[in-house]
Amino acid sequence: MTTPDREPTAANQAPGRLPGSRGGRGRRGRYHHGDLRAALIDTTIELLSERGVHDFSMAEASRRLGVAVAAPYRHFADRDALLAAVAVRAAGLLGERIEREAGPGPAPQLLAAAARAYVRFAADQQPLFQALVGAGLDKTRYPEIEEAGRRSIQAFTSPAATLLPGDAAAAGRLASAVAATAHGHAVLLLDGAFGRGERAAEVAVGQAAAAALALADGRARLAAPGGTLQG
Amino acid sequence: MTTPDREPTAANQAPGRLPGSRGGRGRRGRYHHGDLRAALIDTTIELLSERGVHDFSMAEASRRLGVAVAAPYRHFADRDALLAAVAVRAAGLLGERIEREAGPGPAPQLLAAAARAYVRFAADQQPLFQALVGAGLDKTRYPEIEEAGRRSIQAFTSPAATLLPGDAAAAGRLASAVAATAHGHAVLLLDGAFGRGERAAEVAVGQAAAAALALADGRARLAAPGGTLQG
DNA sequence: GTCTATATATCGATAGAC
DNA sequence: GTCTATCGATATATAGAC
Repeated sequence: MTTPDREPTAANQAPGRLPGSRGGRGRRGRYHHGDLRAALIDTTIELLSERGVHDFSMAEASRRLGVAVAAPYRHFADRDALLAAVAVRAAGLLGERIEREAGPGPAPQLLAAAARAYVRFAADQQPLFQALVGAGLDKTRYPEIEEAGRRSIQAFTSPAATLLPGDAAAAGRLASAVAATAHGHAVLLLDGAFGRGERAAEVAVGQAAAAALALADGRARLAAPGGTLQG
Repeated sequence: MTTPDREPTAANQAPGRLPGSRGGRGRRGRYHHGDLRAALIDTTIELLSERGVHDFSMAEASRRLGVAVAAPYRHFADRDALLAAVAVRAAGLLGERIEREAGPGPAPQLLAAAARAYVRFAADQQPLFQALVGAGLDKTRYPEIEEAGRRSIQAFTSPAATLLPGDAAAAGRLASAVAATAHGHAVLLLDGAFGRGERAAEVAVGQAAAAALALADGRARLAAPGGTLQG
Protein backbone atom coordinates (compact mmCIF):
# COMPACT_ATOMS: atom_id res chain seq x y z
CA MET A 1 0.00 0.00 0.00
CA THR A 2 1.97 2.86 1.26
CA THR A 3 5.47 3.36 0.07
CA PRO A 4 5.65 1.09 -2.91
CA ASP A 5 9.26 0.96 -3.72
CA ARG A 6 9.34 2.50 -7.10
CA GLU A 7 12.70 2.63 -8.52
CA PRO A 8 14.85 0.03 -7.06
CA THR A 9 16.91 1.31 -9.95
CA ALA A 10 18.63 4.33 -8.64
CA ALA A 11 18.11 3.00 -5.22
CA ASN A 12 21.69 2.31 -4.57
CA GLN A 13 23.49 3.06 -7.77
CA ALA A 14 27.18 3.53 -7.39
CA PRO A 15 28.26 3.95 -3.85
CA GLY A 16 30.62 6.54 -5.14
CA ARG A 17 28.23 9.24 -5.94
CA LEU A 18 24.47 9.25 -6.41
CA PRO A 19 24.34 11.90 -9.09
CA GLY A 20 20.76 12.93 -8.99
CA SER A 21 20.13 10.71 -6.09
CA ARG A 22 18.18 13.29 -4.23
CA GLY A 23 17.59 16.59 -5.81
CA GLY A 24 16.27 15.78 -9.25
CA ARG A 25 13.75 13.15 -8.43
CA GLY A 26 11.56 14.68 -5.84
CA ARG A 27 9.67 11.44 -5.47
CA ARG A 28 8.29 11.58 -2.01
CA GLY A 29 9.38 12.00 1.56
CA ARG A 30 12.61 13.61 0.57
CA TYR A 31 12.28 15.16 3.84
CA HIS A 32 15.10 16.00 5.86
CA HIS A 33 12.01 17.01 7.53
CA GLY A 34 13.50 19.01 10.16
CA ASP A 35 12.11 17.15 13.07
CA LEU A 36 12.34 13.45 12.53
CA ARG A 37 12.38 12.93 16.25
CA ALA A 38 8.94 14.42 16.77
CA ALA A 39 7.63 12.76 13.63
CA LEU A 40 8.79 9.40 14.95
CA ILE A 41 6.90 9.86 18.19
CA ASP A 42 3.72 10.75 16.32
CA THR A 43 4.08 7.86 13.92
CA THR A 44 4.77 5.48 16.77
CA ILE A 45 1.51 6.50 18.41
CA GLU A 46 -0.27 5.86 15.12
CA LEU A 47 1.28 2.44 14.79
CA LEU A 48 0.54 1.53 18.38
CA SER A 49 -3.11 2.27 17.80
CA GLU A 50 -3.18 0.14 14.67
CA ARG A 51 -1.17 -2.89 15.69
CA GLY A 52 -0.39 -2.72 19.38
CA VAL A 53 2.94 -2.42 21.16
CA HIS A 54 3.75 -6.00 20.52
CA ASP A 55 3.91 -5.64 16.77
CA PHE A 56 5.44 -2.21 16.64
CA SER A 57 8.79 -1.99 14.88
CA MET A 58 11.29 0.71 14.09
CA ALA A 59 11.41 -0.50 10.51
CA GLU A 60 7.72 0.08 10.00
CA ALA A 61 7.90 3.53 11.50
CA SER A 62 10.80 4.34 9.17
CA ARG A 63 8.91 3.05 6.17
CA ARG A 64 5.86 5.11 6.96
CA LEU A 65 7.93 8.26 7.24
CA GLY A 66 9.85 7.49 4.08
CA VAL A 67 13.25 7.42 5.71
CA ALA A 68 15.88 4.74 5.89
CA VAL A 69 15.60 2.17 8.62
CA ALA A 70 18.75 3.44 10.21
CA ALA A 71 17.59 7.04 10.44
CA PRO A 72 15.67 6.70 13.72
CA TYR A 73 18.80 5.52 15.46
CA ARG A 74 20.21 9.01 15.17
CA HIS A 75 17.49 10.10 17.58
CA PHE A 76 16.77 7.08 19.70
CA ALA A 77 19.27 4.53 20.90
CA ASP A 78 16.85 1.69 20.28
CA ARG A 79 13.24 0.67 20.10
CA ASP A 80 12.75 0.93 23.84
CA ALA A 81 14.11 4.46 23.91
CA LEU A 82 11.53 5.54 21.35
CA LEU A 83 8.75 3.84 23.25
CA ALA A 84 10.03 5.49 26.43
CA ALA A 85 9.71 8.89 24.79
CA VAL A 86 6.11 8.05 23.94
CA ALA A 87 5.59 6.88 27.50
CA VAL A 88 6.86 10.19 28.83
CA ARG A 89 4.35 12.04 26.69
CA ALA A 90 1.64 9.65 27.86
CA ALA A 91 2.51 10.21 31.51
CA GLY A 92 2.28 13.96 31.01
CA LEU A 93 -1.10 13.81 29.34
CA LEU A 94 -2.40 11.40 31.96
CA GLY A 95 -1.33 13.78 34.70
CA GLU A 96 -3.03 16.70 33.00
CA ARG A 97 -6.21 14.75 32.55
CA ILE A 98 -6.37 13.63 36.16
CA GLU A 99 -5.75 17.13 37.43
CA ARG A 100 -8.35 18.59 35.09
CA GLU A 101 -11.08 16.17 36.07
CA ALA A 102 -10.46 16.39 39.77
CA GLY A 103 -11.54 19.83 40.84
CA PRO A 104 -11.74 20.78 44.49
CA GLY A 105 -13.90 18.57 46.65
CA PRO A 106 -14.00 16.08 49.51
CA ALA A 107 -11.12 13.63 49.60
CA PRO A 108 -13.12 10.47 48.78
CA GLN A 109 -14.52 12.14 45.67
CA LEU A 110 -11.04 13.19 44.66
CA LEU A 111 -9.86 9.58 44.89
CA ALA A 112 -12.85 8.46 42.86
CA ALA A 113 -12.20 11.16 40.27
CA ALA A 114 -8.57 10.12 39.98
CA ALA A 115 -9.55 6.49 39.45
CA ARG A 116 -12.17 7.54 36.94
CA ALA A 117 -9.76 9.74 35.00
CA TYR A 118 -7.13 7.00 35.02
CA VAL A 119 -9.41 4.40 33.46
CA ARG A 120 -10.93 6.96 31.13
CA PHE A 121 -7.49 7.85 29.85
CA ALA A 122 -6.70 4.20 29.20
CA ALA A 123 -9.93 3.87 27.24
CA ASP A 124 -9.58 7.08 25.23
CA GLN A 125 -5.84 6.98 24.62
CA GLN A 126 -5.15 3.32 24.21
CA PRO A 127 -1.88 3.64 22.29
CA LEU A 128 -0.46 6.08 24.80
CA PHE A 129 -1.56 3.97 27.72
CA GLN A 130 -0.03 0.93 26.06
CA ALA A 131 3.31 2.67 25.75
CA LEU A 132 3.12 3.71 29.37
CA VAL A 133 2.29 0.37 30.94
CA GLY A 134 2.21 -2.32 28.28
CA ALA A 135 5.56 -1.94 26.61
CA GLY A 136 7.45 -3.76 29.31
CA LEU A 137 9.86 -0.88 29.71
CA ASP A 138 12.36 -1.11 32.49
CA LYS A 139 11.48 1.98 34.49
CA THR A 140 14.82 1.96 36.22
CA ARG A 141 16.45 2.51 32.83
CA TYR A 142 14.07 5.34 32.00
CA PRO A 143 13.59 7.32 35.18
CA GLU A 144 12.13 10.17 33.15
CA ILE A 145 8.96 8.12 32.83
CA GLU A 146 8.42 8.02 36.56
CA GLU A 147 9.38 11.65 36.76
CA ALA A 148 6.67 12.49 34.25
CA GLY A 149 4.16 10.36 36.18
CA ARG A 150 4.67 12.13 39.46
CA ARG A 151 1.66 14.41 39.04
CA SER A 152 -0.59 11.41 38.45
CA ILE A 153 0.69 9.75 41.58
CA GLN A 154 0.02 12.85 43.64
CA ALA A 155 -3.61 12.78 42.61
CA PHE A 156 -3.87 9.59 44.64
CA THR A 157 -1.52 10.32 47.52
CA SER A 158 -2.74 13.81 48.26
CA PRO A 159 -6.39 13.01 49.03
CA ALA A 160 -5.31 9.87 50.86
CA ALA A 161 -3.16 11.99 53.14
CA THR A 162 -6.17 14.22 53.78
CA LEU A 163 -8.24 11.23 54.80
CA LEU A 164 -5.60 9.77 57.09
CA PRO A 165 -3.78 12.79 58.38
CA GLY A 166 -2.09 11.11 61.29
CA ASP A 167 -0.56 8.17 59.53
CA ALA A 168 1.52 8.71 56.43
CA ALA A 169 2.12 4.98 55.97
CA ALA A 170 -1.58 4.20 56.08
CA ALA A 171 -2.26 7.01 53.64
CA GLY A 172 0.31 5.53 51.30
CA ARG A 173 -1.42 2.17 51.48
CA LEU A 174 -4.80 3.71 50.70
CA ALA A 175 -3.35 5.65 47.78
CA SER A 176 -1.62 2.64 46.29
CA ALA A 177 -4.67 0.46 46.82
CA VAL A 178 -6.84 2.91 44.89
CA ALA A 179 -4.21 3.31 42.20
CA ALA A 180 -3.81 -0.45 41.86
CA THR A 181 -7.57 -0.81 41.62
CA ALA A 182 -7.78 1.80 38.89
CA HIS A 183 -4.86 0.17 37.13
CA GLY A 184 -6.46 -3.26 37.29
CA HIS A 185 -9.68 -1.95 35.79
CA ALA A 186 -7.79 -0.16 33.04
CA VAL A 187 -5.73 -3.19 32.10
CA LEU A 188 -8.66 -5.59 32.14
CA LEU A 189 -10.69 -3.12 30.10
CA LEU A 190 -8.07 -3.04 27.34
CA ASP A 191 -7.86 -6.81 27.61
CA GLY A 192 -11.52 -7.03 26.75
CA ALA A 193 -12.63 -8.37 30.11
CA PHE A 194 -15.40 -5.78 30.31
CA GLY A 195 -16.46 -6.30 26.73
CA ARG A 196 -15.78 -4.02 23.80
CA GLY A 197 -16.65 -0.49 22.90
CA GLU A 198 -17.75 2.58 24.78
CA ARG A 199 -20.23 0.66 26.86
CA ALA A 200 -17.44 -1.45 28.30
CA ALA A 201 -15.40 1.65 29.02
CA GLU A 202 -18.27 3.21 30.91
CA VAL A 203 -18.70 0.10 33.01
CA ALA A 204 -15.03 -0.05 33.89
CA VAL A 205 -14.79 3.66 34.62
CA GLY A 206 -17.86 3.69 36.82
CA GLN A 207 -16.85 0.57 38.64
CA ALA A 208 -13.35 1.84 39.34
CA ALA A 209 -14.77 5.04 40.75
CA ALA A 210 -17.21 3.15 42.94
CA ALA A 211 -14.43 0.90 44.16
CA ALA A 212 -12.33 3.94 45.02
CA LEU A 213 -15.16 5.28 47.17
CA ALA A 214 -15.53 1.93 48.89
CA LEU A 215 -11.83 1.84 49.63
CA ALA A 216 -11.94 5.36 50.99
CA ASP A 217 -14.82 4.38 53.26
CA GLY A 218 -13.08 1.26 54.41
CA ARG A 219 -9.81 3.03 54.94
CA ALA A 220 -9.58 1.67 58.49
CA ARG A 221 -8.89 -1.74 56.98
CA LEU A 222 -6.07 -0.49 54.82
CA ALA A 223 -4.75 1.50 57.73
CA ALA A 224 -3.77 -1.75 59.43
CA PRO A 225 -0.51 -2.93 57.90
CA GLY A 226 0.50 -6.50 57.22
CA GLY A 227 -1.98 -9.30 57.15
CA THR A 228 -5.32 -7.59 57.44
CA LEU A 229 -6.66 -10.94 56.51
CA GLN A 230 -8.96 -11.35 59.40
CA GLY A 231 -12.24 -9.61 58.78
CA MET B 1 22.88 -26.73 33.68
CA THR B 2 20.04 -29.12 33.65
CA THR B 3 19.48 -31.39 30.73
CA PRO B 4 22.82 -31.51 29.06
CA ASP B 5 22.17 -33.47 25.99
CA ARG B 6 24.00 -36.70 26.39
CA GLU B 7 21.63 -39.19 24.79
CA PRO B 8 18.95 -40.29 27.17
CA THR B 9 19.42 -43.42 25.15
CA ALA B 10 16.26 -45.42 25.54
CA ALA B 11 14.26 -42.28 25.86
CA ASN B 12 12.25 -42.98 22.81
CA GLN B 13 13.76 -46.07 21.35
CA ALA B 14 12.43 -47.03 18.03
CA PRO B 15 8.73 -46.68 17.74
CA GLY B 16 8.90 -49.11 14.89
CA ARG B 17 11.50 -47.15 13.08
CA LEU B 18 14.95 -45.75 13.25
CA PRO B 19 17.13 -48.77 12.71
CA GLY B 20 20.38 -46.99 13.01
CA SER B 21 18.88 -43.83 11.81
CA ARG B 22 20.86 -41.78 14.20
CA GLY B 23 22.71 -44.49 16.00
CA GLY B 24 25.84 -44.52 13.93
CA ARG B 25 26.78 -40.92 14.38
CA GLY B 26 25.98 -40.48 18.02
CA ARG B 27 27.31 -36.97 17.93
CA ARG B 28 25.20 -35.14 20.44
CA GLY B 29 21.62 -34.53 21.49
CA ARG B 30 20.20 -36.84 18.95
CA TYR B 31 17.14 -37.13 20.97
CA HIS B 32 13.96 -37.72 19.29
CA HIS B 33 13.08 -37.54 22.87
CA GLY B 34 9.63 -38.78 22.79
CA ASP B 35 7.86 -35.84 24.29
CA LEU B 36 9.19 -32.69 22.75
CA ARG B 37 5.87 -30.99 23.30
CA ALA B 38 6.03 -31.30 27.07
CA ALA B 39 9.74 -30.51 27.09
CA LEU B 40 9.07 -27.32 25.17
CA ILE B 41 6.52 -26.17 27.69
CA ASP B 42 8.93 -26.80 30.56
CA THR B 43 11.78 -25.06 28.80
CA THR B 44 9.58 -22.13 27.92
CA ILE B 45 8.74 -21.65 31.58
CA GLU B 46 12.46 -21.73 32.37
CA LEU B 47 13.21 -19.14 29.74
CA LEU B 48 10.36 -16.91 30.79
CA SER B 49 11.76 -16.83 34.30
CA GLU B 50 15.20 -15.95 33.03
CA ARG B 51 14.47 -13.36 30.38
CA GLY B 52 10.79 -12.50 30.43
CA VAL B 53 8.12 -13.04 27.80
CA HIS B 54 9.41 -10.25 25.68
CA ASP B 55 12.77 -11.84 25.01
CA PHE B 56 11.55 -15.39 24.77
CA SER B 57 12.25 -17.03 21.44
CA MET B 58 11.47 -20.37 19.85
CA ALA B 59 15.04 -20.55 18.64
CA GLU B 60 16.46 -20.35 22.12
CA ALA B 61 14.08 -22.99 23.39
CA SER B 62 15.12 -25.27 20.54
CA ARG B 63 18.79 -24.68 21.24
CA ARG B 64 18.39 -25.46 24.89
CA LEU B 65 16.68 -28.73 24.08
CA GLY B 66 19.22 -29.65 21.44
CA VAL B 67 16.72 -29.85 18.61
CA ALA B 68 16.52 -28.03 15.33
CA VAL B 69 14.75 -24.70 15.24
CA ALA B 70 12.07 -26.17 13.04
CA ALA B 71 11.22 -29.02 15.38
CA PRO B 72 8.86 -27.10 17.69
CA TYR B 73 6.63 -26.24 14.76
CA ARG B 74 5.55 -29.86 14.57
CA HIS B 75 3.91 -29.36 17.95
CA PHE B 76 2.93 -25.72 17.99
CA ALA B 77 1.71 -23.69 15.06
CA ASP B 78 3.73 -20.66 16.13
CA ARG B 79 5.25 -18.86 19.05
CA ASP B 80 1.92 -17.69 20.39
CA ALA B 81 0.53 -21.21 20.36
CA LEU B 82 3.38 -22.37 22.57
CA LEU B 83 2.87 -19.47 24.94
CA ALA B 84 -0.84 -20.23 24.96
CA ALA B 85 -0.10 -23.78 26.08
CA VAL B 86 1.94 -22.38 28.94
CA ALA B 87 -0.89 -19.99 29.74
CA VAL B 88 -3.33 -22.89 29.93
CA ARG B 89 -1.11 -24.63 32.43
CA ALA B 90 -0.79 -21.37 34.36
CA ALA B 91 -4.54 -20.90 34.48
CA GLY B 92 -4.98 -24.42 35.81
CA LEU B 93 -2.41 -23.97 38.55
CA LEU B 94 -3.86 -20.59 39.48
CA GLY B 95 -7.30 -22.13 39.83
CA GLU B 96 -5.97 -24.92 42.01
CA ARG B 97 -4.16 -22.49 44.23
CA ILE B 98 -7.15 -20.25 44.72
CA GLU B 99 -9.40 -23.18 45.54
CA ARG B 100 -6.86 -24.62 47.95
CA GLU B 101 -6.35 -21.41 49.88
CA ALA B 102 -10.02 -20.55 50.11
CA GLY B 103 -11.56 -23.07 52.44
CA PRO B 104 -15.12 -22.69 53.69
CA GLY B 105 -15.91 -19.44 55.39
CA PRO B 106 -17.91 -16.20 55.22
CA ALA B 107 -18.21 -14.66 51.78
CA PRO B 108 -16.09 -11.55 52.46
CA GLN B 109 -13.23 -13.74 53.66
CA LEU B 110 -13.56 -15.89 50.58
CA LEU B 111 -13.21 -12.84 48.37
CA ALA B 112 -10.18 -11.73 50.35
CA ALA B 113 -8.66 -15.20 50.12
CA ALA B 114 -9.18 -15.25 46.37
CA ALA B 115 -7.49 -11.87 46.00
CA ARG B 116 -4.67 -12.99 48.24
CA ALA B 117 -4.13 -16.23 46.35
CA TYR B 118 -4.22 -14.40 43.02
CA VAL B 119 -1.48 -11.96 43.98
CA ARG B 120 0.48 -14.68 45.73
CA PHE B 121 0.45 -16.76 42.60
CA ALA B 122 1.75 -13.86 40.55
CA ALA B 123 4.56 -13.38 43.03
CA ASP B 124 5.53 -17.04 43.35
CA GLN B 125 5.03 -18.10 39.75
CA GLN B 126 6.13 -15.09 37.81
CA PRO B 127 6.88 -16.85 34.52
CA LEU B 128 3.54 -18.60 34.51
CA PHE B 129 1.71 -15.44 35.41
CA GLN B 130 3.58 -13.64 32.65
CA ALA B 131 2.44 -16.17 30.10
CA LEU B 132 -1.11 -15.85 31.34
CA VAL B 133 -1.46 -12.09 31.30
CA GLY B 134 1.72 -10.53 29.96
CA ALA B 135 2.18 -12.29 26.66
CA GLY B 136 -0.39 -10.22 24.86
CA LEU B 137 -2.19 -13.31 23.65
CA ASP B 138 -5.45 -12.82 21.84
CA LYS B 139 -7.80 -14.73 24.10
CA THR B 140 -10.38 -15.00 21.37
CA ARG B 141 -7.89 -17.03 19.35
CA TYR B 142 -7.13 -19.28 22.30
CA PRO B 143 -10.43 -19.90 24.07
CA GLU B 144 -8.83 -22.78 25.95
CA ILE B 145 -7.10 -20.22 28.12
CA GLU B 146 -10.36 -18.75 29.31
CA GLU B 147 -11.75 -22.24 29.67
CA ALA B 148 -8.86 -23.13 31.95
CA GLY B 149 -9.39 -19.95 33.93
CA ARG B 150 -13.00 -20.59 34.69
CA ARG B 151 -12.35 -22.02 38.14
CA SER B 152 -10.40 -18.93 39.11
CA ILE B 153 -13.25 -16.70 38.02
CA GLN B 154 -15.73 -18.69 40.04
CA ALA B 155 -13.71 -18.06 43.18
CA PHE B 156 -14.71 -14.42 42.79
CA THR B 157 -18.22 -14.73 41.43
CA SER B 158 -19.44 -17.37 43.83
CA PRO B 159 -18.89 -15.48 47.12
CA ALA B 160 -20.11 -12.28 45.46
CA ALA B 161 -23.37 -14.02 44.63
CA THR B 162 -23.67 -15.09 48.24
CA LEU B 163 -23.26 -11.51 49.40
CA LEU B 164 -25.77 -10.09 46.94
CA PRO B 165 -28.26 -12.91 46.51
CA GLY B 166 -31.01 -10.84 45.00
CA ASP B 167 -29.08 -9.11 42.29
CA ALA B 168 -26.96 -11.11 39.89
CA ALA B 169 -25.78 -8.01 38.04
CA ALA B 170 -24.61 -6.35 41.22
CA ALA B 171 -22.86 -9.54 42.27
CA GLY B 172 -21.08 -9.58 38.96
CA ARG B 173 -19.90 -6.03 39.50
CA LEU B 174 -18.57 -6.86 42.95
CA ALA B 175 -16.79 -9.93 41.67
CA SER B 176 -15.15 -8.12 38.79
CA ALA B 177 -14.20 -5.19 41.01
CA VAL B 178 -12.41 -7.52 43.43
CA ALA B 179 -10.78 -9.42 40.58
CA ALA B 180 -9.65 -6.20 38.93
CA THR B 181 -8.25 -5.01 42.23
CA ALA B 182 -6.32 -8.24 42.71
CA HIS B 183 -5.12 -8.05 39.14
CA GLY B 184 -3.95 -4.47 39.54
CA HIS B 185 -1.96 -5.36 42.63
CA ALA B 186 -0.42 -8.36 40.91
CA VAL B 187 0.61 -6.42 37.83
CA LEU B 188 2.03 -3.50 39.77
CA LEU B 189 3.89 -5.90 42.03
CA LEU B 190 5.65 -7.51 39.08
CA ASP B 191 6.29 -4.06 37.73
CA GLY B 192 8.21 -3.20 40.87
CA ALA B 193 5.75 -0.61 42.12
CA PHE B 194 5.72 -2.20 45.57
CA GLY B 195 9.48 -2.63 45.66
CA ARG B 196 11.41 -5.83 45.18
CA GLY B 197 11.60 -9.15 46.96
CA GLU B 198 9.42 -11.06 49.35
CA ARG B 199 8.69 -8.00 51.43
CA ALA B 200 7.08 -6.30 48.46
CA ALA B 201 5.06 -9.40 47.72
CA GLU B 202 3.73 -9.49 51.26
CA VAL B 203 2.71 -5.86 51.07
CA ALA B 204 0.86 -6.35 47.80
CA VAL B 205 -0.80 -9.56 48.94
CA GLY B 206 -1.96 -8.10 52.23
CA GLN B 207 -3.15 -4.91 50.64
CA ALA B 208 -5.13 -6.72 47.96
CA ALA B 209 -6.84 -8.83 50.60
CA ALA B 210 -7.67 -5.78 52.69
CA ALA B 211 -9.03 -4.01 49.62
CA ALA B 212 -11.21 -7.02 48.86
CA LEU B 213 -12.71 -6.84 52.32
CA ALA B 214 -13.36 -3.13 51.94
CA LEU B 215 -15.08 -3.74 48.62
CA ALA B 216 -17.21 -6.47 50.16
CA ASP B 217 -18.22 -4.11 52.92
CA GLY B 218 -19.00 -1.33 50.52
CA ARG B 219 -20.89 -3.59 48.19
CA ALA B 220 -23.90 -1.28 48.28
CA ARG B 221 -21.86 1.19 46.22
CA LEU B 222 -20.98 -1.35 43.60
CA ALA B 223 -24.56 -2.57 43.63
CA ALA B 224 -25.61 0.68 42.01
CA PRO B 225 -24.88 0.48 38.31
CA GLY B 226 -23.72 3.30 36.12
CA GLY B 227 -22.13 6.38 37.49
CA THR B 228 -21.85 5.71 41.19
CA LEU B 229 -19.76 8.81 41.17
CA GLN B 230 -21.68 10.70 43.73
CA GLY B 231 -20.60 9.79 47.24
C1' DG C 1 24.42 16.86 11.91
C1' DT C 2 20.98 14.16 9.18
C1' DC C 3 20.20 10.72 6.32
C1' DT C 4 21.44 6.74 2.88
C1' DA C 5 23.47 2.55 1.85
C1' DT C 6 25.04 -1.54 3.46
C1' DA C 7 26.46 -5.58 6.37
C1' DT C 8 25.71 -8.81 10.06
C1' DA C 9 23.12 -11.53 13.08
C1' DT C 10 18.88 -13.42 14.82
C1' DC C 11 14.35 -14.75 14.66
C1' DG C 12 9.95 -16.79 12.83
C1' DA C 13 8.36 -19.78 9.62
C1' DT C 14 8.15 -23.15 5.51
C1' DA C 15 9.64 -27.01 2.27
C1' DG C 16 11.57 -31.22 1.64
C1' DA C 17 14.81 -35.09 2.90
C1' DC C 18 15.47 -39.05 6.05
C1' DG D 1 9.13 -36.51 14.18
C1' DT D 2 13.12 -34.50 13.41
C1' DC D 3 16.81 -32.32 10.53
C1' DT D 4 18.78 -29.45 6.77
C1' DA D 5 18.28 -25.65 4.13
C1' DT D 6 16.34 -21.54 3.22
C1' DC D 7 13.40 -17.21 2.94
C1' DG D 8 11.78 -12.86 4.59
C1' DA D 9 11.72 -9.51 8.23
C1' DT D 10 13.99 -7.25 11.79
C1' DA D 11 17.35 -4.95 14.93
C1' DT D 12 21.54 -2.88 14.99
C1' DA D 13 26.15 -0.97 13.65
C1' DT D 14 29.14 1.25 10.35
C1' DA D 15 30.83 4.18 6.48
C1' DG D 16 30.02 7.82 3.72
C1' DA D 17 27.02 11.60 0.91
C1' DC D 18 25.14 16.11 1.38
